[in-house]
Amino acid sequence: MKIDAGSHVPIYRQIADQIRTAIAAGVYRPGEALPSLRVLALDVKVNPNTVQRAYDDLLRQGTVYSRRGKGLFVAEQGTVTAQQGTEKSLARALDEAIRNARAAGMHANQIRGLFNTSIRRVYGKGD
Amino acid sequence: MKIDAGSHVPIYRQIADQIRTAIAAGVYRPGEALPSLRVLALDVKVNPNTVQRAYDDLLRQGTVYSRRGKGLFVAEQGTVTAQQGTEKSLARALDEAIRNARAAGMHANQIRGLFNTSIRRVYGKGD
DNA sequence: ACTACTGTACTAGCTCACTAATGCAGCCAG
DNA sequence: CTGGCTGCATTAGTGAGCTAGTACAGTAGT
Repeated sequence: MKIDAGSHVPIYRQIADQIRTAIAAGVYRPGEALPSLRVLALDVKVNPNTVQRAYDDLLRQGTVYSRRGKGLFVAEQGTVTAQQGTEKSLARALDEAIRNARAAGMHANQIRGLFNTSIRRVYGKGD
Repeated sequence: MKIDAGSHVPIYRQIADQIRTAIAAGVYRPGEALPSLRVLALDVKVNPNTVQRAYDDLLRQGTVYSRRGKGLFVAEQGTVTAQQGTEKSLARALDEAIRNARAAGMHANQIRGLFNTSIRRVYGKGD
């Protein structure tokens, strides 16, 4: 697990995102145990509560479930809900960006143009 | 000037955005005076410093210039830089959203699909 | 000069998100 | 039944961002 301490995005969110991505990618399979709060906290050099908070998102979304005294486990449909989670997060970000742009008087085609520029900048020419 | 006090976006940013939009739209022309700090502060029912902070963005970007004792005025190329400002802001938001999505393992085409959905949701079918 | 406006600078308080500290409660192997 | 692991809850501290209060400095009409 790799955490950027100097980032503006909070630690708990960085953890949550990486775990969610790992589940979506099948690194952790349904039924499989996730690293415990304290173990992961030790790894990331952070308080267990911070890790707990990271898992909270995944718990609410039903991607993982918890058993007191045993640990945290990937839910039956965890792989799917994890993927949906990332999509939902992206949709939110896009919606807000577009709404702001509209409020600032931009037209849809201008936004489309900037979007294409951005996605090429991030992904390169290919893909 | 319309301010949403219950919004999560800070007042100074709401003010700055609306002024920038107005300049970009030509409501305030180059050379023209903008509402003074105290007048605008009284209008929005907020401290003059908050308005000052809103103007700071536009000052740094060169969209407006200030003359102590006289007021604030739209710069010669204010209309252009105001438009560039909104575009830059959108580009930033899109870049971040796309970078996050990529980090979460999404492919470019998935992102394109969600973008199209979003822009239709915001602008409706037309435009 | 006086008055009434303008922008500017410094300080202070306030709120909220984030993180940590600490203790409680359940499971299980020895 | 004890030690060592698990998740959970409560409380506190810390820091950054936002807003307000107040005083200073320049312009201009009277």
